Amino acid sequence: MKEITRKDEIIKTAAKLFKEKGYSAVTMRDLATAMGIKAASLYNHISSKQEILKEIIISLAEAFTQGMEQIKMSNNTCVEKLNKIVELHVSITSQNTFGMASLNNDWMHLEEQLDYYLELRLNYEENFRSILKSGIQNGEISNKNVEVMLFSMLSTLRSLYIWIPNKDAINVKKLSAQLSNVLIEGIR
Amino acid sequence: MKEITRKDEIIKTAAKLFKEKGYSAVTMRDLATAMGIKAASLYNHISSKQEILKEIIISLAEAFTQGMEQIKMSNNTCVEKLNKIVELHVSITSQNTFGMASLNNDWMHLEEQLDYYLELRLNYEENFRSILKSGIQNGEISNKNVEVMLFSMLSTLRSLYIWIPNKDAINVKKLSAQLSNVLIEGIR
DNA sequence: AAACCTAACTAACAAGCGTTAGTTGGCTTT
DNA sequence: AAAGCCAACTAACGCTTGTTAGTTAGGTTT
Repeated sequence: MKEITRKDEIIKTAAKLFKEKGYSAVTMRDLATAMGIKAASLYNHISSKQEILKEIIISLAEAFTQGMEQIKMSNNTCVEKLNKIVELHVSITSQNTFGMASLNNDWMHLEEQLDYYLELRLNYEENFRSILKSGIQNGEISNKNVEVMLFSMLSTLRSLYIWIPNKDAINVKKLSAQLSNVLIEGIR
Repeated sequence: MKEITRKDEIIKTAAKLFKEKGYSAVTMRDLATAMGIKAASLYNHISSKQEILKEIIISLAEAFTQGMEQIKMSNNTCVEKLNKIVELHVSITSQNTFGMASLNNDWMHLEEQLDYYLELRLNYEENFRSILKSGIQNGEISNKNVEVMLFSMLSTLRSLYIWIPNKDAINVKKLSAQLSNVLIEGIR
């Protein structure tokens, strides 16, 4: 169950290239060269370029959905839930910075799975928004514009893939704590 | 000096398409169709696809550089300077959300001008970092990890192009104030 | 030894790419 | 009326794209 297949290697290499140039600018010949084989040989392992993108994005989107579901169901305070969300992003992103680039930049090139992806994303954002609203209602969070808060936090968390690889030897817990602190308490 | 040329219209239309699909996925035939003409006709106004990207990105990058230079030279407090930076981003982005998408997502497809762009960006970030550091030194800003603060603010400001078009009739001053408040004071 | 599977290969395809050359009709300036 | 310019056109170019068909060498299973 744990073995790495040739298909996995192709997907991983593809994610790396997609991060650098984007899905559309990476050709199957680019990918083959990076793998040290010919383009036609890729098709022994994958059915199409599109399938690669789907594998990268959907598995990540489902991981976020699952993580959010657990946070939602826990009986933590709202601020603690926000901390957990930050940790979820740092954790997933640090394990797959390449894939996260595709998730953020190439989702619109999904074909069959585009609607499914958008559904997952909308659901995720709605859960995020609910936590913020609850926090305002019970006084944990200050009464500011919810959309501004949601946008600000999500923007930062979604950009982690750009920033994390530059950090050497990431400590997920420590980075999450620093990030939560800045996002929640501000910088003043 | 104020007249809109055919070239300007092409660049504007291109920016719109680039935002939706990215530079690489937009063909000259796509662009021509959107303009209601044939692909070859585009070349009466522009010299290459690459030139379009350059025009979009470099003009925006230079606007940010110029704005930052003015903020840097002013004698405001550091927090006031941060407010001005937020306002700079909101202002430029609200005037050209399409172009900002290219700036953020397609800069790596610049050819001749790539190094120049990277230089401008590095310089911008360095000025931003300096303001934060000064603020910490004189006690205006809390003594947290500078890179985390810089990353968080920049991520949010760079994502504005995704978010602003969804808002109806943007009030730059008001939105900037709300955003600054969340970014600087936090959400607690 | 025979059969099978894996993972590579060569060769080729039709479609689409950015771009160039040369032309044309209409408007503006001489 | 002549000349020049603008902004479109048709036709075509050489190249690249994702993908398919058919083949082959080596390792494993029967």
